[in-house]
Amino acid sequence: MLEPVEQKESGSARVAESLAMAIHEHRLSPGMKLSEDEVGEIYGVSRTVVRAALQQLAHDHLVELKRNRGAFVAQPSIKEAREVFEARALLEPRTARSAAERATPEDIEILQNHIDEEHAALDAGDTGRALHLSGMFHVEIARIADQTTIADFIAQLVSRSSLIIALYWQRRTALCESHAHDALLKALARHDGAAAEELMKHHLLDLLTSLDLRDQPSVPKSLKEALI
Amino acid sequence: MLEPVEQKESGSARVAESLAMAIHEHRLSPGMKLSEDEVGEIYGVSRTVVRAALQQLAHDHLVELKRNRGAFVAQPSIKEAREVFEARALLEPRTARSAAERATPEDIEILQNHIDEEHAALDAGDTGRALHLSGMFHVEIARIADQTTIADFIAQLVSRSSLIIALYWQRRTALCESHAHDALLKALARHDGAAAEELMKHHLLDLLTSLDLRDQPSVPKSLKEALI
DNA sequence: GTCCACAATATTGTATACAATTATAGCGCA
DNA sequence: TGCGCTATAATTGTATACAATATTGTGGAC
Repeated sequence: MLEPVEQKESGSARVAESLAMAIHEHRLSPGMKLSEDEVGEIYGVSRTVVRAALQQLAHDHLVELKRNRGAFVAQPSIKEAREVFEARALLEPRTARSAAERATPEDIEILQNHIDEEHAALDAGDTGRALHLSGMFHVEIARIADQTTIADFIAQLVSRSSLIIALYWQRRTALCESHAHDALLKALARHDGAAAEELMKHHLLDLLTSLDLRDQPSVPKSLKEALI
Repeated sequence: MLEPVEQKESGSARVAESLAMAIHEHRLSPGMKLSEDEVGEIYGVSRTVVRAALQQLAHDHLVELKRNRGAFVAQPSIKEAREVFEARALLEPRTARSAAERATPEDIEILQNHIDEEHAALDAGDTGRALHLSGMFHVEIARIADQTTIADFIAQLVSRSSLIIALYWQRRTALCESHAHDALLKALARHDGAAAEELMKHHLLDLLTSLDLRDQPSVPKSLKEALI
């Protein structure tokens, strides 16, 4: 009985994961209300487990809980958007350097797959999924660096970045990301830590400057179809 | 009706805060079981709110939830201990620099009060409270830097550091911290960002090297008296 | 026609009840 | 005596019921 114990994930974890995915892929828009009854009915669980899921998402700043008013998909402010990218700027470049020093051929292959899937999703017109995969690329790098704690932080920041992009992305800059990821992958593959750190730093700056952090946003929409 | 709305904190928030404080002050030891019934009876609330509190603490890595087995005060591994301090090393020095550039006289006064309280707690022999205040000093610096997101991360890392100290602190090094905090405060007061960054960096290194991260620990104990 | 007060409705916050899983103790057997 | 099995007890996972709060709709006064 020495198997890895595989914690069969609880109902709330499943609901939280599904809602998070929907937010990452922009099927749930910032500001949308997540009624406990409604969500519970969709997933066929009671409000108890929905509440647990919503609390978990609230802790990740993906939803905002307003007392006696309910849960809403978070709408990061401009200040919060800047803060998220400041935090990423502190964490990710150095982590990319560590990843470059440790990356195995298997790691490189996994990252290459991520990029390929991302391109495929883009070609299929599924920009939501492409965005999600693009974020996963960053998280995977932290995992390669063997820094679980930092990886958790980056995962949260990437999630929040997804909401920030939903709110502040200016459409004119197209899909410049992919190439940045390609260059990063190459630096990782040749264990060039300095280059990886520098590339990541500029990649994050590019991302930040591609946002329009001047005016204020909004726009909810309907719920059930977004979750199917 | 433009008052700041003061969200009267929910029951679970109160329980979580109290439990977190008990952990910070080392009144709850790593590995101790937190039975839902028992905790609920202590605070006079139902298991529903206890569960919410425990989930929140689990998300901060202060307690570990084992499926169908209950909640336990977390026992960070040696690897996790190193990771926590690596993350702090990435976040805190730069944040201290920002804080030095922004600190107002009021901020300095608040920090000075923290230090004074910390010394008072030490003189009163309340090392648990002293340790908690020592951690709050770090969080306060992030708040001064006006980086809420990073401050949240640092708060979590400081919490986890408290558990790490409970497990791996080697008693022979006494209370070297206080002076480091004094020096930091002086750098902040004269807006010397470079010095603040350097001092924080070395302070964290000192902290890390004062730990014994070689062998493995344990030891639970009773619960109710720890919470009064 | 607009605004305010109050009632009706809906939603969340909490407690309790039941089901599922795990831990424990007792018993039989080698 | 020691090991393993079973039955019991204890604890957590989930669902439901009730209480508290916020939102919405209605009616009336100005």
